Amino acid sequence: MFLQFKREVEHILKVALDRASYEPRGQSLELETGEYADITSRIAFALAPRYRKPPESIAQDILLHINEIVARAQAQGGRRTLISKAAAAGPYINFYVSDSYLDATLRGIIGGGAGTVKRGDGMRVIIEHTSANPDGPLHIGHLRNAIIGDTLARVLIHSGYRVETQYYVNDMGRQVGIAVWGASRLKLDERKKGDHAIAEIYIAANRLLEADSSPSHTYQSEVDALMRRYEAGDEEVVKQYEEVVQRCLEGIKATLHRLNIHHDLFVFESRFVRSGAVHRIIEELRRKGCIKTEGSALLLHLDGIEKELVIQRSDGTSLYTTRDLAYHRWKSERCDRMIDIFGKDHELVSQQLRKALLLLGVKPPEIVIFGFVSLPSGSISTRAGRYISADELIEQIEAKAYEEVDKRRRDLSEAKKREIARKVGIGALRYDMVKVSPEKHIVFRLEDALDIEKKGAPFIQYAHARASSILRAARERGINIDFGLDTDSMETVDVALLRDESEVALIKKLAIFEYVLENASSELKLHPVAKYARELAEVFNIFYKNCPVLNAECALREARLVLVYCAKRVLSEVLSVLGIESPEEM
RNA sequence: GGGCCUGUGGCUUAGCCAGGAUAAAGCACCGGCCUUCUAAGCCGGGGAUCGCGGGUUCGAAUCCCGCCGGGUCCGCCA
Repeated sequence: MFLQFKREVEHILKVALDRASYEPRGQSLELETGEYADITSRIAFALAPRYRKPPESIAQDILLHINEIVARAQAQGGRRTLISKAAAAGPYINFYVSDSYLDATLRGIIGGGAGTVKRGDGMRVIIEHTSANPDGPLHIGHLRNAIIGDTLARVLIHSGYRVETQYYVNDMGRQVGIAVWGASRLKLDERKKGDHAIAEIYIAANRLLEADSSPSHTYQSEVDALMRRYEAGDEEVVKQYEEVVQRCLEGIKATLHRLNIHHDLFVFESRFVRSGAVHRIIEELRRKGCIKTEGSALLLHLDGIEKELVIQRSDGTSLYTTRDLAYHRWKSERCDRMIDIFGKDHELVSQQLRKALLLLGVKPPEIVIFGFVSLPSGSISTRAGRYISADELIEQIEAKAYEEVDKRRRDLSEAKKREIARKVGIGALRYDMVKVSPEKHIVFRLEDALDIEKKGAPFIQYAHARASSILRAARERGINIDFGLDTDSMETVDVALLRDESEVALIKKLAIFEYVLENASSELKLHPVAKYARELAEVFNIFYKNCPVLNAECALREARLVLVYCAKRVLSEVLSVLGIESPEEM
């Protein structure tokens, strides 16, 4: 309901400015939400220098007209205004919501859901995320990528976009080449989860390569040969590769599945080489005259970037960046918006990618860059075996969550406790990853992650469990609470009874969910969503403390049950946007 | 050396792009609240020269310049 209120404020403000003969240059009405009012406009500040008047007096001028418009709208009754009043506080013009705003918020949630913004309007988006090399298990760095990407996908789906998530599989890189080479001469541990088994071989293979002191670098050339044969499509080698890559990917998929993350499509980069797409890109660039040769290698000069970008090796084989160009062109033909999630180390590469795509006449992707995740002992390295695998982390965090559940709920069955621990543990992990700005560099401390944060996901899930428990108890007493299924039952409920301070605060918080989502989908920022979820839980907990539901007298009890129902619904909706499950009890 | 990111209470952060009402939260710390729907909760308290120095402005955590600290990238790797 907030977006409608905001539109109304914008409209009235524009009319009032016009009548007061002020012209807001540019379109900004300087609206903001804050602690002082439901919406505040700072337009008077912006107008002051131009009209050579103190902002306070400008605010008064505008306010006069606003009051007139609001009063007329209120008198007309019919379609009631969502604004109750406007007031000036010095230079600020404050707008406050009306009772019908509060009531309409609840009816809106019962009728259709709180956060269904139609902004996306069916536009197709492809989000590429995770895309870890299939040479070992995911570690916490990949996790940040995967969780940001998946959450972004959920935000956009909720905002009305048609989203496809893709995992770009780098099956032609040296890393995978080394893993495949390793698999051909070392014994693979069949009992281990696929990704961990491959990592073992990958690490061992790297050791062999490092230790190879033969003057001809025998091992190195074996790997090179393998890579050339793969690029050429040598059947036997392709089979070898497939075995290694698939085994690893199965393990990775299993890990992602535990985090409620899935990809719609896995795209192998090798397809772009074999289909000739990479070749066509190179030819196109050559025709455009942007290519330089150095020996038999091909280099591409990009404006503003000093270094030339190598797009083909001297031996004629392709490089990551070139394959990525082909991949992005392919993607761009299949969607309206392309979003990539990259770590900071890919920043330069992504700029090169962007410029090269523009050269080819392809619309470049929107790129979300996230900062590094390092360990207290230093940076993560799969090759050196210096990483905390995602599996290990999930295992530990679930065990820790189990301890917490067990401490509080001795009464529950073992299976129930396990289930709650899983939801709480995964929730804590996901919340942790999206609650800070992506560009922030984070040092991952396992102890901190295990110290399940009080005001993180479990806090929000707890509020949901409390709401659920009230509704459960109501149902047990034979009270009808299926407001959503049975909208008629709403007719008899007087939601106007909900005017306690903490009730109003809760309703207002419910109303801005759509606004939070809209911002998230346009800015591609997630931490405000995490913050909103926490605040919603907070106002619910205050309501819970101050307003007894089941013991309230009849009509008020009905109204409060509606509010609890709505709160539970939005809590579970925002948690689902964050990819976090909503336990019925905990 | 050059590019990009970052520096806000003891710790972790929000606010910075589009400058404005007493700098906002969480953790930790101190004190209070379970005879009413789960205390993973609620209420209260202390604690910040917003890295440093200049500048622009009626007004700067926010914009500009310089410096300092931390990170990262600059491969015929991905």
